[in-house]
Amino acid sequence: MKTLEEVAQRAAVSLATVSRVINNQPHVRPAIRERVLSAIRELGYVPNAAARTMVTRRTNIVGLMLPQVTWDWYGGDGTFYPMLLQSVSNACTVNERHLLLSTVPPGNPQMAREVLGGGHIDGVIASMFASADPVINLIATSHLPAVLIGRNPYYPELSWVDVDNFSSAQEAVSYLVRQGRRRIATLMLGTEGQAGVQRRDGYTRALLNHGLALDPALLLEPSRSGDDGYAAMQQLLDLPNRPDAVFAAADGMALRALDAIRERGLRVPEDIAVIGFDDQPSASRAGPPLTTVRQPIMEMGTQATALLLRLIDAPEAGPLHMVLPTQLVIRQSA
Amino acid sequence: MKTLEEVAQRAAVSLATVSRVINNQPHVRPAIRERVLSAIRELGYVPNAAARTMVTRRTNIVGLMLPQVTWDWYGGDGTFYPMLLQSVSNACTVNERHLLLSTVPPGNPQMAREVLGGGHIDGVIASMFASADPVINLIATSHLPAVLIGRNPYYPELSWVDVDNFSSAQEAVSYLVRQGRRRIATLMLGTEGQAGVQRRDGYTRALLNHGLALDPALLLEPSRSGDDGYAAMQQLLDLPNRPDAVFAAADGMALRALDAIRERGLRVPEDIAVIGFDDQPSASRAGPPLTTVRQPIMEMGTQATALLLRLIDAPEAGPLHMVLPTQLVIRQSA
DNA sequence: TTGAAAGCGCTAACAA
DNA sequence: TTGTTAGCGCTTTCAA
Repeated sequence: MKTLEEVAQRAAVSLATVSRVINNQPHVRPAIRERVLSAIRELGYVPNAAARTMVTRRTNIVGLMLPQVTWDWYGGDGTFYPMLLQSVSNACTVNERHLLLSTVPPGNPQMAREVLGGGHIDGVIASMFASADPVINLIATSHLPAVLIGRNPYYPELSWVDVDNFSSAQEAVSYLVRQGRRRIATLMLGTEGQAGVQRRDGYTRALLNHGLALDPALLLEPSRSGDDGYAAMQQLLDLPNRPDAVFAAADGMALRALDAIRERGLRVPEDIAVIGFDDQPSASRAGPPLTTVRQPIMEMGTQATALLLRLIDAPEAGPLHMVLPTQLVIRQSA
Repeated sequence: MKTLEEVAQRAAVSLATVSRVINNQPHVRPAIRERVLSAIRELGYVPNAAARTMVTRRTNIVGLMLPQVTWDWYGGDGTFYPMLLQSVSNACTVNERHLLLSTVPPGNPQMAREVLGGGHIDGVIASMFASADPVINLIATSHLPAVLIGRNPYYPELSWVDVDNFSSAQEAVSYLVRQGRRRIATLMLGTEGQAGVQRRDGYTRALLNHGLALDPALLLEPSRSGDDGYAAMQQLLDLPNRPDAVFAAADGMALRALDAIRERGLRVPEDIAVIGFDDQPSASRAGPPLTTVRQPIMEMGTQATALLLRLIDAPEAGPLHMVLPTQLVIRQSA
């Protein structure tokens, strides 16, 4: 690997001058600047990141912590993390930052601890299922600039980007009511995270608003992976008084519900209307195409990165919060 | 941030001793080791990565370069990169390495150049569409330990992990012939990469083996993104002498082909048999469930990481090559 | 406008 | 077994 010194020698100047040229600092005569630039080009010199970091305390690396990349997300596409990752990666490239990705295995935050404490990164973006995930605590105590995807009730000092899950769910369920539905079930997310809590509460609030009865038999919480949504829908269909609509808090569950309904020979939306959440790619190709709440996933990643870069430059400006709009995409399932 | 020196002070020993403890070196009295360990724990000390890297010339970071994470891969799931990423990430965690992810925008390899030249990483895994992608050249000239996903005809000095695309395609098409198909079309991948070339050649070889005619009208190359596979299938159906089987080199294309066939009121597999490639999650949920060639994507990521770690420890051991087995998964579309 | 030199936190060679 | 010390490659005063 080439060093500053070799460049300096070749250009017949001092280390300091080469450093100035590299960092686009003033006070270098144009002729000399040119000479240095040529030397750099000829040598194929690239500054050593570690050495730079030692003195500047900057890495130009953004950390991203996820439970995983791929996921059998409620039996659906599981495109949430890939899209988030893609958008954060894009934003990093645009802003000339590198991206250090940590998928944190449950119960083993050792690598995460090292990333957070070892000066690897200038700041971190994290998206975890549970509000109480130990990784969030590590982040909070690291005092690194940080932005969460999804608000967190336990760490008000942390910045976040989120959608309004409460209102979005409320809007979706209200839409069902306006379509004449009176017995509306919900397939819930786990409530370890705020998304699950707020979508459930939005559902409840919509029923309350319209004076509809709250039937606990109509609230089901399928497990996150696998085709549990299918079994849950069957359970709903087996009810003596089956629902005429379902609000599924994830597209995967909605798709599995569609399967279960179709198998019973029931029609969607005539017999049962179905609404999903996320608008994953497969939603529009479902039979029938799924009405769903679209989350601006890519935008969340982009904005999270933007907030983080602001925090890195001005930590005292935090905590920063941003709520991005969702959109009810009406197709044919409701 | 805490430093070695603070730990040394607190434990009342020298820097060297603390360093020895951290790096699990011998020649430290157990009692002293304990004292140092306590100091580390009490201080919450984590070694500074940049400082370590400066002297050891090791980063413990693996680079991964991809065109992107999400992709509308021939109108399909596009789970290839997310799965690859997941498996590499897992393997890194298991081997106590961090992962630096670079999605390289077409025509802008600047960040990649910096990663490769700046001492950011100990080695790199890359998966590009085109064998002649400039990034591959950057990698080859960086002299960093590197492993490609997919063999490369231009850089024999590079290590790779791959499947046998030629034989896999040949096997799939031979299966169609054994099922009595005589007029077999193929929806090809782009041929800028070896996967596309070899799947096409395997298709051709199977026809040759069975003495079947090669009809250029039966070779179509849909574009990588979007629903082009749908239009391609329509084109095949419009042929005066339409095919009785289709070998699609990507599941996405196969799925779109299924759509086009269904719309014409034709039956699969009775009228036209369809085979895909990849076995993406949606393949098994298609109507009818797709017969396809399963690629061990996660295994490729795992093995690529393993090879890379070997190369990092012993660069002269390379180039290393590994061919992983595929499997023809027979479902109902053929 | 340029250069000399200190020092970032750590490891490793060498001395004790 | 433990400690002292010389750098690793760079940026950043400070002096010239």
